[in-house]
Amino acid sequence: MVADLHDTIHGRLRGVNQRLTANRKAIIEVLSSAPRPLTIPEILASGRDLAQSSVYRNLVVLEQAGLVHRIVTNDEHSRFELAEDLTGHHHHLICANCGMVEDVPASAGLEKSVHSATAQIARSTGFRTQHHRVDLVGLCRDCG
Amino acid sequence: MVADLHDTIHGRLRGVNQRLTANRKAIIEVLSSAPRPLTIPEILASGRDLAQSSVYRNLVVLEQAGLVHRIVTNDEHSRFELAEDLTGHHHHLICANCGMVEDVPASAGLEKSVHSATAQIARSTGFRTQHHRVDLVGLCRDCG
DNA sequence: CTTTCTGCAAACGATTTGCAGCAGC
DNA sequence: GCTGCTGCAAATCGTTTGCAGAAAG
Repeated sequence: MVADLHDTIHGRLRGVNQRLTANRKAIIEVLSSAPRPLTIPEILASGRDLAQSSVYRNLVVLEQAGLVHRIVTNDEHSRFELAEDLTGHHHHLICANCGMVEDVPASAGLEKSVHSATAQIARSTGFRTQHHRVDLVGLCRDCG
Repeated sequence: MVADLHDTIHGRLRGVNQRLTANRKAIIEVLSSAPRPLTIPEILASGRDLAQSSVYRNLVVLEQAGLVHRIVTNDEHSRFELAEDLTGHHHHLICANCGMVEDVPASAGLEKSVHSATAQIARSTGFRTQHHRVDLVGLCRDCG
């Protein structure tokens, strides 16, 4: 984990009056070294000897601190990844067969279209968009 | 409920070897008369005297038949709506504060961008997209 | 030193399931 | 009439919570 990431984490936790603990560091490290969002069983299986309840509690805290983002799919477990401002904006490929979730970078053209659609919706409905989510659902290479 | 919708429902249920029952008709009617995806408590509260377990079971069947689509949010309950080929393609506005979900029609420009991004991803990753989901998360008029 | 976090185990609550009787076709 | 659906109540399982001791600041 690079130093400035460490500082960012510490700062954001302080921002919501939370401490930087060994467990929280460990969770962030596990997430930051994964190429895709992880479920809680996957985090528990990462060999860091974390208690299940602590992982659940800490993910709530990290989410409130804006460090971690929760992705809910039709799968049995929620998935977690580092917040986009730490990793870069991306979208998700979701396999309808095996539940796999993979990150893909957002293309500039698509982003532009989404933003103009967002602006249009704000005008017509008063909805104030904070962020968006684009998921492509289909079959991954293994299941296709 | 119009006649051809009724026939479509009957046909798709037959397609997965399922019967068209009074409960299933009732659920479809409730969903088709709502302007937004409904939770199971909302469906149960619709005054049609449905048993909770039957609603859960039938929504699974209707989803497999391709008649109903399940939306999972961070909210405590899943939400259900009629399949898009019965209602028209649309996206969702999700209120980060109160959990409300509202339908918005998909703009042509945005769709075009999503499709070209999809094609690009198929070429580079082998992922075969079946459909996509665009959610705008922010504050609804009431919570903003 | 004080406050917050941790781990354990028990509680919670949305969803699923077993079973006996009823309904679609 | 046979097969599959329904409703009830009990079971399941991901997630949350109470509590006493350990760690952050």
